[in-house]
Amino acid sequence: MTQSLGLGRVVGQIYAYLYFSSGPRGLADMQHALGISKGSASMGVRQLEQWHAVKKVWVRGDRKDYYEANDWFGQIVKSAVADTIGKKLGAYSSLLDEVEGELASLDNGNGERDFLRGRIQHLRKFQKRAQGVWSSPLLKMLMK
Amino acid sequence: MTQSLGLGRVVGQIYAYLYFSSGPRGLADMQHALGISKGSASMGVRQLEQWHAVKKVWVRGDRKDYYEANDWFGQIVKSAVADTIGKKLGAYSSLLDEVEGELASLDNGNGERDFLRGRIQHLRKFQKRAQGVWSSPLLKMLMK
DNA sequence: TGGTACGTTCAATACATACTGAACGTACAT
DNA sequence: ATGTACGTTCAGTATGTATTGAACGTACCA
Repeated sequence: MTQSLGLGRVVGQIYAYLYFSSGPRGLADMQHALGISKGSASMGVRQLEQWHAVKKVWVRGDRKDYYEANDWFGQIVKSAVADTIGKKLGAYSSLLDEVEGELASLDNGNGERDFLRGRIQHLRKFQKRAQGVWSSPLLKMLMK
Repeated sequence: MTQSLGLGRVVGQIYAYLYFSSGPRGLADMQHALGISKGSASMGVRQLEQWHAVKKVWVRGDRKDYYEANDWFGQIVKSAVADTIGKKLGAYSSLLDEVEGELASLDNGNGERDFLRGRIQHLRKFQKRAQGVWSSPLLKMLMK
């Protein structure tokens, strides 16, 4: 599932492994159970931590890092979406500014500039709306 | 933007080209203006049509296909998201059924099966909610 | 100090996906 | 029929991205 959504295979494998485990598991466990490299386990688990999909837990008497799956999916989707999509929306906004700036120096006298400026304003109107919907109400619906 | 969202570069180029054009354009125009192949223009424009992002228009006295950008972004996003994400959610649902079916034949007597079944039910609860939110209210917010 | 047992990094590589363009199908004109 | 001007298809290839694993950093222990 994560693969087809463009989030990478390993991340999904690790989450599934932890989700269907009855207790904490370490990096070496993941490596062995899933046949992935040490590096993948390390990076994948960090990605998942950033999305609040897994949490690190301490097991006394052992200095390895152990992880457990967080099963509050709404929270996970929110973090992951905010990270993958939301971040980009911000970048697109400044791109619009940049383009409109360059547009100022174009004036070939036949009204093309006004046409282009109108198009950009139309774009910006939607961009604003999208970012607004994004920030809170849309995602709260999934969270419950 | 489409590139970084995993929708391919060409699709975004074509849409932008049409969006900032003052009239209909043909496949050859796109090819020339964007430096893309004939095949890419053909496939890209079909993708965009499927998402209601562009529409074919008739130019009398010319039997080439001409296209114009549709600028109702809400509509476009809705179609594109439904196609790329929504379709997959359905597939994931039947995967859950499949896994639960295989689970029935596992019983090692130590209660593991019950644990796994619980996890799957938890998953399914979210899956149902997600598909519900998907189908209408979420997307209507963006449409206006 | 030196040794051990970890986690992390990142250049090299494998992999999946998007793009190309030659070959093809089709509709129209002559 | 034959030629022309299109649009479409898909195997081959280019491109971008995920994964690997050896080298490295760090904390702890004896």
